[in-house]
Amino acid sequence: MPDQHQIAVIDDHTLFRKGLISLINVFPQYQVMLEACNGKDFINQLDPNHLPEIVLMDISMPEMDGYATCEWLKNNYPQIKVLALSTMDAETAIIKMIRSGAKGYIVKDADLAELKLAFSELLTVGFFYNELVSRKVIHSLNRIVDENDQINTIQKLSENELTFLRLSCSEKTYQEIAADMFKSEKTIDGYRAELFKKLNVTSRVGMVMFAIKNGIVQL
Amino acid sequence: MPDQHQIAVIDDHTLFRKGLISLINVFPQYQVMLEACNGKDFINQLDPNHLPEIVLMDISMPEMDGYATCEWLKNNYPQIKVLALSTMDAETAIIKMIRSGAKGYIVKDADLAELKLAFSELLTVGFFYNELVSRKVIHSLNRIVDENDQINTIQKLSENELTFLRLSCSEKTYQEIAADMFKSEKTIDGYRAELFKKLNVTSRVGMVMFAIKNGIVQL
DNA sequence: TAAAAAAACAGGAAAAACCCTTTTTTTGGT
DNA sequence: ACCAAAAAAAGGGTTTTTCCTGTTTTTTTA
Repeated sequence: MPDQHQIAVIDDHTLFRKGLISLINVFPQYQVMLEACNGKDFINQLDPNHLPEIVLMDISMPEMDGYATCEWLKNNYPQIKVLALSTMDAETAIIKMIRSGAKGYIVKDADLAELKLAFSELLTVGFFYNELVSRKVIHSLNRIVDENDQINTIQKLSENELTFLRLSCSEKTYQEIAADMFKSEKTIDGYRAELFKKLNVTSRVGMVMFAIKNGIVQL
Repeated sequence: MPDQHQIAVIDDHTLFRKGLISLINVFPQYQVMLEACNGKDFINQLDPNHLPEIVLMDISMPEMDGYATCEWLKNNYPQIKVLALSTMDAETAIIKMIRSGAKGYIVKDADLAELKLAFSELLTVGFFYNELVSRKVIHSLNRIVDENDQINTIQKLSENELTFLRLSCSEKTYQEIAADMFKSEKTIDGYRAELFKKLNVTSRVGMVMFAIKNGIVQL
């Protein structure tokens, strides 16, 4: 096979990764030449003399996640096209991944035809955004102008706010959290107010759900 | 191929399902003879004259989930062996699935060898519990004796309690939830008190975390 | 069909969470 | 040392949550 396109697959779920590889290798025009279980593993294996054209990448992974890996690729090998792969169709995840430089996004319950289409679009057009993604992107762009959106905000939390946020994901009262952090209850109340603004929530439950959704705490 | 073992695969994520099937079909002794995207779809397709020996089944699915499908199989075709497949290694999920009649449990980041081992153990020994699962099972058995454990409790929730629990995973106040459910605020408070007891929590945050942890709501 | 059990509802009260404004303390930069 | 900005603390108020102890209504069951 002379001009087979080279693909890399990064996903921490072994069974899913192996299955995906087996599916892709059925296409005569594509070949999986590298597989990794997370970003770090991928970078270690990457050979500058033998780069993949497309990287099919899961978002949530241990060690080095999809966002970080995508950023790294953008800075080091911008010619490599990242196709993000996720179970979630959460708007924040999609937007954040695209911000990190992904050229396309498909969900895990897409079908084979869509995967194939995504590959060929990536190689010809340079990107692949299906309807779902386009809709989310447009929706998010509308918000970006007025309110500062979640995707950026999450990194601007101070150390104390982060600690408070983590401690809030429990049955402790704010009074108890204040004691734990050796801070006045009023200071804690200040952290709360600040986080409500930054995370765009209006209750402790909302705050906790944000923390879980964004992996700030794990269950 | 005379004595190939027949497998059914149930998973709502098309890419994962197709990949899995492609992997299994590589084994000469196994053959995927049925695929479905949820329990209902599976039951509709099931031909009593041509049953699979093993059903590889995801837990979280729309329409009819793994637990329900497993129960149905236990009642209707107990000879079919269910191998549960999940991303989560949450104790509650494993225990609940086994209670529903699953003969084995593997996580999605298992490797191919483990999948193959699981199949052959299912066919020869009749069940497959790896170390992870055994540990969880033993751990849970220890708890069952003294405290009434989560796994049982979760099934005893009434329809109203479940609806209330789901609605509580939001920024709504109990007052708003009461309006949504066309119930008095006091009734809602009754649900809350009952759930606090059943789930062994002492705050709304604890309740919400329980719901998320046990897949009662998804983020 | 009467008794028992479960579900719905209620009043009241204390604790916790939420919200707004203002003051004090700390910190970083010139 | 001084200023400006950020962090911490506080005061004082409203709303929501939590926790009692009940009554009424509906459903189940003996």
